[in-house]
Amino acid sequence: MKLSDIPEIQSLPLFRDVEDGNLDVLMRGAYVQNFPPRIELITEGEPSDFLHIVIEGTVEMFASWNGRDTTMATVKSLGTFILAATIRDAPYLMSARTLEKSRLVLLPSEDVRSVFQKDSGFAHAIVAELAQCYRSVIKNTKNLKLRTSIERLANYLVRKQIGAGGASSFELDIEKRRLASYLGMTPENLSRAIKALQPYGVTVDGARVTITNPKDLLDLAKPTPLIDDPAH
Amino acid sequence: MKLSDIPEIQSLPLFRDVEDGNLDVLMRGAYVQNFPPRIELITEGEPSDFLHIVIEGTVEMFASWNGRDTTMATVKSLGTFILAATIRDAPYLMSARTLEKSRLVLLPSEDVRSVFQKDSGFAHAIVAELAQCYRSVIKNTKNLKLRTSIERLANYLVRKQIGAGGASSFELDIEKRRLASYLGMTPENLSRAIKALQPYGVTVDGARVTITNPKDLLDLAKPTPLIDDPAH
DNA sequence: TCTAAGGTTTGATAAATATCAAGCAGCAAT
DNA sequence: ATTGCTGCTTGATATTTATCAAACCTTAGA
Repeated sequence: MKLSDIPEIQSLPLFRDVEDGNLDVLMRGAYVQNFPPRIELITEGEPSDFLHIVIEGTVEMFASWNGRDTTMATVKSLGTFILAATIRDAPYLMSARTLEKSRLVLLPSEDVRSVFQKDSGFAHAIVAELAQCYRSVIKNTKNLKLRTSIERLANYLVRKQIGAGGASSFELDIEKRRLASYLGMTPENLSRAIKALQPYGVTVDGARVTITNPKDLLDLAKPTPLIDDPAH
Repeated sequence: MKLSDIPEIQSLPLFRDVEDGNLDVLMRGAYVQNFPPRIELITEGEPSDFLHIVIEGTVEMFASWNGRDTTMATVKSLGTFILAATIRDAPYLMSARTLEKSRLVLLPSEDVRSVFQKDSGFAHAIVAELAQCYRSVIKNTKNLKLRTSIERLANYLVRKQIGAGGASSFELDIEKRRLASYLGMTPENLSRAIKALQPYGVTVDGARVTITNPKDLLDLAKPTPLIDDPAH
């Protein structure tokens, strides 16, 4: 399968301004692959051979140390990962696994670096993307260090509700134990944190979240674009 | 005062490959300024008017939310900050204050962006720098989420000892309360964590750290380049 | 339909971390 | 030397978070 079969790729901000010839270079070396669920795609510490783009499905980024591990992020359709490692030709800092059946595009890191060297449109797009990623991780650090687990959960739900178009009811799109790990708590404590939000008008039944009193929740969550707005 | 008076600037990785003419553009708009201690240089949320470079002194990056605040990083001589905000023309995510008498170079963000647009050497250097910064913050997140406070302290000390050339005794270069905040704990708990490291051969007297049994400390800290090596 | 497996929830308990209050030590200005 | 300021440390206590064990759901497959 060819990259040209996937028009979405070329319309990604990362590739939109790449010259046609250089896009061909990237496309020639690219693989499109389907993976079953729960496959470990990359392992932290390994050399970064490919830039990954998720076409379909869900990929979990996670990291481990001394027998513990933690969910760092989940990447969904048309998200990319391992850009920084690819650019620096450095080892992966995180591992990645599919959570469901997923389709990915793999761009050989060497091709990415060589096009990056000669294509200024690509270089500029990479700068924009990296700056955005950097800011996201900074926001995440602020979230972790400045908020309690209940406040993190409250803000997560507020943000998800915005993502659901403001609907008072929506579905969580990841398992609770992964959400717990992402938010820096145990699954048990996520359960308790959900209970603790009941007085603020939050009900959770399975994966379905219902927010009956957004005002109370907001009052607790105190979201700020400087932590909670991914686009900011 | 002119940028040309500060030859160190031009030899920074960020500016080394900038064309001479473009370097002139950056230099013409640049300010060099001296600040007394405890001056707030920038405030989170404000538009990013300048890229900052520390020539002399120490600057603390910190962030606040809901009456709490936390130290995000300290920047010393020839470090830069606010690159990502400058590039994206987005508001600062962190505030900065001088900790001691400091001298900074301020490059107007507009100049930085305009040279970035036309100078591919500069663009490439920015990509390298941003990728490095991104990876640093990811490592910091892993440190926070995967380790207890004592483990974070142990690894901090191991890393500082390496920075001191492996000497068995060295000085902390930031106040303990800021170190505590940086490591994600209270000053009180830093005191207790230091005590908890005594059985591992660590003694702290004022700012002076002495490591009598590096092997025991390493055994506890279990450092890995994927978290602890800034260059990795 | 039944079963097994894995995720989730609950309760009891333990560990980690924060808070509060007091005392101590270093240091700069007088 | 004395004063006052600030940061550091210590002890007591409270809060937050994690761990462990068990029960409960849900769901995929036999």
